Amino acid sequence: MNTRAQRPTIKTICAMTGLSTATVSKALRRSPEVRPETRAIVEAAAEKVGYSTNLHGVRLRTGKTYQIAVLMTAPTSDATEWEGVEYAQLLSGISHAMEETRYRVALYAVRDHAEAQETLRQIIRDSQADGVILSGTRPYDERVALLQDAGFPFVTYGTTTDHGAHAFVDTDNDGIIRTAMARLFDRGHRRIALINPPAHLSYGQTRLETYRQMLSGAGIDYDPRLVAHDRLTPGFGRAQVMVMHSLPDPPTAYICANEASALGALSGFSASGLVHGRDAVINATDDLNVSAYFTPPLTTFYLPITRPAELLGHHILNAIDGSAPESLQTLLMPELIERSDDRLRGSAC
Amino acid sequence: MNTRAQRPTIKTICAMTGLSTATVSKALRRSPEVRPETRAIVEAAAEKVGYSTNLHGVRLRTGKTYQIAVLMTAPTSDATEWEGVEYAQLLSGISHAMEETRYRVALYAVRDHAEAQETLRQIIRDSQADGVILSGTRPYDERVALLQDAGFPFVTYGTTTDHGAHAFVDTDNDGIIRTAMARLFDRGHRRIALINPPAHLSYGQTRLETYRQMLSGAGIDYDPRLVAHDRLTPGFGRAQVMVMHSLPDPPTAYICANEASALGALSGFSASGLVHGRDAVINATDDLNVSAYFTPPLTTFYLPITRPAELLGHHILNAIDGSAPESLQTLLMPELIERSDDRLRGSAC
DNA sequence: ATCGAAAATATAAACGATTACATTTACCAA
DNA sequence: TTGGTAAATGTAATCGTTTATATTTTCGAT
Repeated sequence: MNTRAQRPTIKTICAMTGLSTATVSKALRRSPEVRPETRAIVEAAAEKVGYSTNLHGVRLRTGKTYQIAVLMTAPTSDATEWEGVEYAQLLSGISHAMEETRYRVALYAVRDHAEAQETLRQIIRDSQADGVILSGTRPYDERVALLQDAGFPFVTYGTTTDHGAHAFVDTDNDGIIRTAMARLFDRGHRRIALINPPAHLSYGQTRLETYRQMLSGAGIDYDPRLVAHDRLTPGFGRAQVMVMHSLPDPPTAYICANEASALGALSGFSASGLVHGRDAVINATDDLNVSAYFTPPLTTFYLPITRPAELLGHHILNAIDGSAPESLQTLLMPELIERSDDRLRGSAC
Repeated sequence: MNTRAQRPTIKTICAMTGLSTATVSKALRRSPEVRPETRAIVEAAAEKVGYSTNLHGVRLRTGKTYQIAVLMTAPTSDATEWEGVEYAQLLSGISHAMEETRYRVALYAVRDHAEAQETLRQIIRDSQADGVILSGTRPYDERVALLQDAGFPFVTYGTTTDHGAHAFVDTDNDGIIRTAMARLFDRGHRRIALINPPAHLSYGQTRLETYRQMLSGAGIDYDPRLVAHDRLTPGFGRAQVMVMHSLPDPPTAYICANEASALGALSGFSASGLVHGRDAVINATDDLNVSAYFTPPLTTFYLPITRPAELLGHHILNAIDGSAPESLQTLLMPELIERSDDRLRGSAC
C-alpha cells in the first residue's frame, strides 16, 4: 500500500537479507563479529537500496554527534569594520580537514567571553558537539578551564599559560617579533612601535614580552608610548600612527599585528604627510597575502591561513580520538616576505 | 545506587510529578491541551532539576533538526587570496539572527558548484538541516532547481532569473551601477571600465546589463575591452588596470565590484604610474568600510554586511515556517559615500 | 443523582540506531 | 554419534522525545 519510497533503514536491509538488526548494524560497521560472507551480503543490499546511516538515530543512542563546534567571537554587529576577515578562510580550512569524515562544523557566534562560556556549558550539557575549537585565547582562559574541567576535547587557536597542556595551533609570535626586530635593528631603527591586539590576548602579550626582551638586548629603553593595544581595525592603526608620529621622538618603524591595522597605519601615513620608506616603515603580519597590494607594498610575515586551519581540524579529530594533548601542539612560523628594504633614512640617522 | 547525577529527562519530571510522559511533553511545549495548573507544576519541576530538552530525541522523533546549513563556496585551499567575500561577518550575522531560537548554523564548505549539489542532496536525504542558505547565485542555478524540486526551504544571497519565486537577499546591483554611472557621466567621464565578478554569476550579469543600458542611454558605444570578469581578488583588479590603462583610449574611471579588487586596482595605479583623481578614478562597492583607509580613500557604495546577513537569517526562519517566498525577497541599496570628487581632469577633457 | 460531552491525562508505539545478553550454528575432538 | 567450545547470529531493551489512541476526570444540564 505504501507507495512512497521510504528512506531505507537497517530494517530495510533486514527484510532484504533475512538477518537481524544486530547483525546488520555490526556488518555495516565492519565489526569482526560478523562473517565476511554475511558482511558482503549486507553491503550489497545496502548499496542496492542506497542505504546511508541516519545520524539522528546514532546520536540519540550513542551520544556521538559528529559535530565540531567552532566558537567565533564576533565583533558587535553595530561596528562593522574590517576585522577578522580571515575567519572565513579559517572556517573553510577546518571544514575541508573533515571532508572525508562524518564530522561537520557547527558555528557558534558569540559576542564576548561571558557568552562563550555560557555557550560552552550548553554544548557540553546537551552534548551538541564532540569537540570544540576556540580562538582569541588569554593567558588564563575561563573557557579552557571549563573545557578541561569537563574533560571535553578542544583545540585552541592561540596559546595559554595558566592551564595544563592542551591542544593548540598558533603563529610563532615570539619568532615573528624576534626576527622583525633584529631585522629593523640591522637597518638602523631604534624607535620601533608595536601595534598590538587587545592587551588581554595571549598573542599580544607574547609579542610585547619578546619586544621588550629584544629592546633590552639591544640596550634600548622601553617606551610605553610606542606600544598600543586594541582591536586590530584599520581605524586603530591609523589613529595610532597619527598619535605616535606627533611624539617628540616618533617611531621610525611600526610593527602591526595584522593586515587591517597595517592598512590603517598606511592610511595614517598619508593623512600625516609621512612617506613610507623615508620617514618611517611598516612591517605586518598577513594571513591573506593582501599587503602585496598596498601602496606601497609592505614587508610582511606571511602565513596562509589555510595552514593553521587544517591543523586545527586535524588536531580536534585527534583530540576526540584521545591523542595526548602534548602531541597536538603546533607553532607555525610565517615566511618573511621583504617587499621594501626598510632601511632607516633621513635626519634621524 | 546510582550516585552519578544523570541528566534529567522527561521521565525525571514524570517521577517528580506523577504525570505521564505525554502530559509532561505537552506541558513543556505549552500545548493548550494541558491545564495551566498542571503546566505550572511541570515547569516548576523542570526548573528545579534544570531540565533542558534533548535535541537528539526530538530530531529522531520529528525529523526537525534546528540546524540551518550555510553553503560556503570556498576558494581552493592552495590559492589563498583575499577574495573579499565577507563570509565571516555574514556567518556571524546569520548566527546572531537565530540567537533567541533553537536554531544553529552548520557550515558546509564546498569547492565548487558540483560539490555544492552533492552536499545539498545529502543534506536533504539525511535531513541534516531544516533550511539552507546559498550564495553566489547564477541566473539558472542547479542548486536552486534541486532545492525547489525537493520542496526544501532555502534563501539565496543573490538573485536568479530562471526559477520560480524564491526567498533571496541581494544588494541592488542595478541601482549601484545606475547611480555610479550617472554620477560619473555628470563628472565628464565617457570611458568607464567595469571590474566584474565571474561572468556566470547573476550579479555580474546584472551589473553588465545595467552598464550597457546606461551607456546606450548616454549615446556611448559599448567597448568590451573595458569589461573584465573573474574572481575578485586584488591581483585581478591590479592586472586589469594595467591591461586597460595601456589601451589606445584608456578608461578614466573604474567601477570595481568589491573592496578587494578596488585595492588591487589602486595597486595597479601605482604600478603604472597613474595618479588617482588625475589620470583616472576608482569607485567601489564595500561591505566593510575598508576603502575609507585606502590611499587615497575611494568613493564607495557602502552596505554593512550585517544588514543582509541578518535578513538572510530572518528569511530562512520564515521560509521554514512556510511564509510565501514572494514575501521574503529583499533588495538592499547601499549608501553612496563620496570620498573623492572624481571629476574628469587632464588632457582627456 | 445521572448522563454525556468536552477536557485532561495516560498508555504505548513509534523514530533508527546500538548493544548486553541469549540463542543458534559450526566445527573439532573424543 | 556426542559433547563442548567458539563463532555467528538473534532477541529485545534502550537512548529521549512526540503523538495516535485510549482512558479517566470534570462539569454542566437534566
